[in-house]
Amino acid sequence: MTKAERTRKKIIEQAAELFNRKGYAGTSVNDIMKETGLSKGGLYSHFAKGKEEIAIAAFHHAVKVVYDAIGRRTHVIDNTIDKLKTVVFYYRENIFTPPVEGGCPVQNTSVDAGENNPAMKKEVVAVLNGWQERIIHTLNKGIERGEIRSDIDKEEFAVYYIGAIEGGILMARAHDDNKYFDIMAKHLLQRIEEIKK
Amino acid sequence: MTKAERTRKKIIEQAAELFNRKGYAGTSVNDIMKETGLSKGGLYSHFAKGKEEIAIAAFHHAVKVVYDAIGRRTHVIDNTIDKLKTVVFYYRENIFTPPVEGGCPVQNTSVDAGENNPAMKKEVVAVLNGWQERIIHTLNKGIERGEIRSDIDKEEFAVYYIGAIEGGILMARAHDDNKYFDIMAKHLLQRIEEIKK
Amino acid sequence: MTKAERTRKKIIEQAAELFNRKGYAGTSVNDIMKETGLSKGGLYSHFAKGKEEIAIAAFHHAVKVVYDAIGRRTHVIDNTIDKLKTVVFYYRENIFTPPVEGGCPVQNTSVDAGENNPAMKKEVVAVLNGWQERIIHTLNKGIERGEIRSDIDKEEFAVYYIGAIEGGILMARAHDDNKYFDIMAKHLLQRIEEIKK
Amino acid sequence: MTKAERTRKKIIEQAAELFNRKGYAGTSVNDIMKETGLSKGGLYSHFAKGKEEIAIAAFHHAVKVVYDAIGRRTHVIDNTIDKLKTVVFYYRENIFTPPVEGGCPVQNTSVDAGENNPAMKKEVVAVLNGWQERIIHTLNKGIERGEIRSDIDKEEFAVYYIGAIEGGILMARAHDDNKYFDIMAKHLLQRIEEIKK
DNA sequence: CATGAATGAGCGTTCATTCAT
DNA sequence: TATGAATGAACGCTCATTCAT
Repeated sequence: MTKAERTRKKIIEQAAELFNRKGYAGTSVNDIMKETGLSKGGLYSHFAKGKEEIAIAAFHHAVKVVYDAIGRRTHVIDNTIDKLKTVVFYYRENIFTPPVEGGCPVQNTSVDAGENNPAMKKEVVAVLNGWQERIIHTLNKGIERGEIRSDIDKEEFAVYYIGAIEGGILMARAHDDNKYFDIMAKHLLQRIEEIKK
Repeated sequence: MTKAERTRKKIIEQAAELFNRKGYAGTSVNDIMKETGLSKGGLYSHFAKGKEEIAIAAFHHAVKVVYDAIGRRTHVIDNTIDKLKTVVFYYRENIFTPPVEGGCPVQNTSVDAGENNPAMKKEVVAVLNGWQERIIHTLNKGIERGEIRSDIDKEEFAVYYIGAIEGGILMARAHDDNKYFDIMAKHLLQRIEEIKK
Repeated sequence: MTKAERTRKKIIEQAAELFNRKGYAGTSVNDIMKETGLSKGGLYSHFAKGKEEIAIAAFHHAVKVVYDAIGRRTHVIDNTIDKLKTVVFYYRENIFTPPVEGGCPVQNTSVDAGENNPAMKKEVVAVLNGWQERIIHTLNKGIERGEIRSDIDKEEFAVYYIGAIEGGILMARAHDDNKYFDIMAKHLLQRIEEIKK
Repeated sequence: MTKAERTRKKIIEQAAELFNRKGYAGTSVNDIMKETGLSKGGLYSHFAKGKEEIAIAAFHHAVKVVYDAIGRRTHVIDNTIDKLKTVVFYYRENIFTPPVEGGCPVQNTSVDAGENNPAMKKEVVAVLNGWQERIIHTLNKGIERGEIRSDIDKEEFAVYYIGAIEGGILMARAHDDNKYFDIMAKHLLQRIEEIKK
């Protein structure tokens, strides 16, 4: 990794937390400067298009960090049902200690972008679709392995899976209390049991 | 209603939509000026504490608007189960035509306030608690009326109810597609059936 | 005194302290409103020309308050030398407890008006001239009474008298320490002794 | 001197005159912009803390300018008595042509800061103390050189010296007439004569 | 007389961005 | 690449003043 790449990476990492905590409008280029220790020019020589470019890169980084953190937990799990449950457990344990401070980047960015930042919203949708496909892929593998019933509506399951987790995160973080996530998780775990072969 | 009250109401109504669409940091006092047609000073003569005071009043207004819209749909429903379902139907029908443009004020404000705006977050929690209590109240009435099983965990039901709706809104609005809400709704309606006596 | 006159007087009294403490630019019409409890319209119905008109009236009032306070101390003094000394004593005792909070209105307004507010400066000069004439008048009476030497330069004495006092006030209030005034006073009292017959 | 240092110096120099003429509250950042030709952001990139930081730097500069101007006059004077007199002559000659337009920065800032701006007042007191110490230092050297009586109260002399000058400036500038300073000067010069050995 | 809603210019400050060095 | 001086628009807010009531 060249020095430039390392600097760029550092910017992205630190900006990711800022944007995730404070939102797009609430995070200033100056905040990023202070956090990274770089100068105006330094920042702009890495991200010529400015704040929005950093924000998009930061979002992708944040998503990847979460993805990797979950991956480290699930890749040692063999059974598909357990894999699906483990992700729920992971969220339950990390609602207030997420790998990127500020909560779920998808949720935050989705709400933050709203109708104002279509570019960002596209990225969010892409990530959500990727997550969904990954769940469907997992289900397919589970079906192949005979661990999952083959008659289920996979897309429907995936959407419920994501929606229940995001709803749970929203509730728990709003209340600053994990029990709200637990309730969403309980129903989701039940639903996971239902698709077991 | 005095002229001052009318002006104040107009500010709140129009600010409510702005804040709900663009968030706190993304909405400027200038935006509110343009929307209301008032001057800077005019705004501040009604809200001496400035932007945050407007935002809090606007949030409460937005919540009330949603509350009233739902109330108009549910108050003609007699049966408790139907009442609970009707709210879900209402959301399903109005995901993209909410009474306050921008989506669910609770969701938006909760995510927007995050850890940065504790004053606002308190308001959000209070509204969420109020919603929860209202559901529990409905359940209690349903139990009295013999329409709802008396052995259910009412708080748990209420939290799931809200979480599923909010998760559904999040998903549907992110994807710009109602089918995502429908999936969350399907599970929620099933859960409602389960508590039927 | 009519109600209008009483209100006008109250405005002037309270504004006098504000202007004397915070200066012309540093005192806002809102400050005066808060202090008097009056509304915008109330203020402007008494002082149609606004802030500057209030400031001029307030300055004259402040000067009169000081004049009266000193008068109450000196009118019981018979001997001219004692009269002149008593004023010095009065200042020494009241450097930090002046009848109008903020110090000497002449000094404050003179410096504050500077070259920016010629209208106000004219008022200051008139007051200074009045003070000077009053001292000269006192000296003349003292000469008549055979208490003061008749060969003195009365104007010169008066100017030194005022200058020493103002210089003393400036030093003492800057340092928040009366000893600085005492030193100026010591020289002035010596000078007063010199003109004794 | 780097470009930044040059710009900073220019801001300070031009702001010094503005603050000295119009006071702290009476000088706007916009005034400084116009005077310096810089933009808002430009100003703030040199003085991140804003107006107050500029004002303090400007005050110190103004004091230094006066100090230097006096120094240029006095450093060629050998005899201590003459040195002390020369400063008085300098003031007499420059009451209306001071090195920083607006008069004596110590006097102006002291009155302007009053009780409202304690930070600024501290600076004023420090300068006054410095001036006093410098006079005492001069007296000590004069005593060593056998030009000054060794039994004088040096602090007392210094305070009277400064107080008489400041009182004189106040009077002369209020009246727009040098004769008022002359009278104060006459007494001060007499006092200087008294400490001659 | 008095109210207080309203104006619009101005306040000090921060913004995202540019560019000579 | 990286610096940081500089821009100028925009930020939230306060100002002195006006005027319909």
